Amino acid sequence: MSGVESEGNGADETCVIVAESSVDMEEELQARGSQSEGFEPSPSSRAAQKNVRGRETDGALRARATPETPEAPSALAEGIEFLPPRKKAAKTGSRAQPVGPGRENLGPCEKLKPTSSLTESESDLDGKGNLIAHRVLIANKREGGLGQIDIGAKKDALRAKLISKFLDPNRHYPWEDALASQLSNFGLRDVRNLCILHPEKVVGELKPFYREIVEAWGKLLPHLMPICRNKEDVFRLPFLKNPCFLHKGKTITSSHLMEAGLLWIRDIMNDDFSVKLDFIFGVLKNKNINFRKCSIRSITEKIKNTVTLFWERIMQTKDISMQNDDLNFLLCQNNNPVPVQEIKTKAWYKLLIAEIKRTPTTEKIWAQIFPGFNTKSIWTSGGGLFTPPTLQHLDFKIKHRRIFTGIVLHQINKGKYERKCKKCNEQDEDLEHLFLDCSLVRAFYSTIRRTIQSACNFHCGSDTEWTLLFLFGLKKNSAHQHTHIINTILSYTRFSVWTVRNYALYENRTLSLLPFFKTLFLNHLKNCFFAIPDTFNQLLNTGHTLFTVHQNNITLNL
DNA sequence: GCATCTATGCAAAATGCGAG
DNA sequence: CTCGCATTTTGCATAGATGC
Repeated sequence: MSGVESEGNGADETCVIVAESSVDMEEELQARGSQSEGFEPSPSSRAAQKNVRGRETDGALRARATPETPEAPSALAEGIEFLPPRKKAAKTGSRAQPVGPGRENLGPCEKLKPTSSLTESESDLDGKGNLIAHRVLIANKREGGLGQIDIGAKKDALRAKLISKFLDPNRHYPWEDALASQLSNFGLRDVRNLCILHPEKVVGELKPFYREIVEAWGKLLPHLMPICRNKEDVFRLPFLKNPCFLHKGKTITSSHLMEAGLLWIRDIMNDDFSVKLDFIFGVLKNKNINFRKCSIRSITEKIKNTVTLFWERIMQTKDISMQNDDLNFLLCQNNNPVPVQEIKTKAWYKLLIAEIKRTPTTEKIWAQIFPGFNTKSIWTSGGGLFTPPTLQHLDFKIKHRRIFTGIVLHQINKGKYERKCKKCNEQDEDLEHLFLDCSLVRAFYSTIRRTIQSACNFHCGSDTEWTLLFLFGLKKNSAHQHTHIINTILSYTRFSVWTVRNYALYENRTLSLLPFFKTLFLNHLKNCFFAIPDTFNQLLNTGHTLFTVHQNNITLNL
C-alpha cells in the first residue's frame, strides 16, 4: 500500500497531539471559544501570564533556551496539530503561526516556527523525537489512542462500500457496468476476481481508481465468505489465492495450474470432490508445461482437503435466501453472518483499523516496572473535574512515557543538557526520577497523600498503589465518591512537579512545589466555581473537607 | 520511541538430478 | 516415465541497524 503509506498518510505519520486528549470536537470548540473571550480554563496559564507567560511546560525552554525562537501563541491549547513531513518542517517556515500578542520581548531576528508539538524545544528537537505513532493514536482512548481517523482506512472503507453496493442484487447503479468491465479485464477475467487476493503486479496494471477498489476489497476479503447455496456455487469459485481455501493458514498458489488456466474448482474436481488428475495432466501436457505429477498431486490434494472443509462449513451455516445466483459475500459479525450490502461504512472502517492499529509500546514498559499491574487500566484512569487541556496533555505524555527527561535531552544535545536532575542534583533524571523518586518530589507527594487521605477520606493500601495513583490517577469508574476531585488534585500534582522541574532546568529558578501547587489548584477551583457553578456546588456537598466556599471566596484546607 | 531500510529466517513450491 | 532426495526459488514475516 505504497500510496496510502507514503502519500495519503504522510502528514498523519508525523502528527502530534498537543492537548484535549479527552474532549470531543464540540468541547474543543467551546474551549477555544471561551479562550478567545478571555476565559482561560487553565489557572496555570493565568498564573503564568503575570510574569512567566507560557512557560508552564514546553514554553519555558522555548522562551529562554532559544531566544531567537518566538513561542507559538497559546501553543499548548491549540489542540491537535498536524506537522508537515519532517524534512519540510525543519526547512520551511510556511506553516508557522502568526506572531501573537505578548511576543515583544523576543529577539530581533526571530524565525517563525510551527506551533507546539510534543517536542520540548524547537532548537534541539524540531523535526526529531518521533512522537506517538499514528498507528497508536488511531486506536480509541480506552486503548491508549485518541480515536484519530486514519484517512487511508477511511478511503478503503468507502471503496469497500462501493463493492458491497455493486454486489447488491436488489439495486442497480449507473457505474456498475464500468466496474464489471474492469473486473473482467484482469486476473480471472471475471467478476469472481473479487474472490481472490491479487498479487501487486496484477493490481498495478489497473487504472488507479479501480486499483484502489480492488486493493481495499483485498484487505477485507479474509473476513468474508462467499455465499454458496449449493455445490454448484462452490464449484464456481476460484481456488488459487482464495482466502476461503487456506492450507496451514495460507492461500494456495500453483504456477503450474495458473499457467494451464485451471482456475476454478470445477476445472479440477468431480462432483464427489475427487480430483480430476488425469484431466489435469492432460491439460498440462497439451500446453507444454513442465510439471511433476507428484507436485500436482500434492497441491491438488491440499485443494481437495480445504474445499471439503469449506463445503462442510457451508452445510453448517444458516441458509441465506438469495434471489439469484449472483456473486455475494457474508461478513461474520459476532457469529452472525450478514450480507455485505448491509454492512455500514463504519463497520468496514473498524475492520480495517483493527489491522493497522498497534497497542502502545508504553504498556510493555510499565508492565516491566510494575510487575502484575494491568497496564491497560492506565487508559481509563485519570481525568478529573474540568481538567485543562494542558494537564490532560501532560498526563497523556506521561502515560506514553513521552517525557523529555534529562537523560533524553542529554542524548540529543550533550553540550546543553546534563543527565543529572536539576532539582536535587543527586541522580540521573529519568521519568521515574522526575515524577516519583526525586527527594523534593517525595516530600511533596507525602503532603498530597496525607491531604487526599484526610480530606477526601480515601485510603489505598500499598505504596505501590499510591505510586500508580500519582502516575496515572484513579480509575474513572472508581466507586469512590471523590474520584473526580482526587484525579484533579493528582493531575495538578503531576503538572506542578513538571513545571517546577522546567523552571529549574531552563531558568535556574527554584520554586517550592507545595505553594506552587496550591496557587494552581486554587485558581482552578475558582475557575470551576465561575464556569460550572452547578457541578461545583454538587461537588461541595459530597462530604470532603478539601476546600470551603464562603461568600464567593474559596479557601483551600491544605 | 518510532519509521525506514536491510538482512535474515522460514515454509512452501518449483526444480535438478540420479536411480530404477 | 516415476520416484525420492536435495537444492533453489519465492513469498512472507520478523529482527536488527540506523536516523531523527
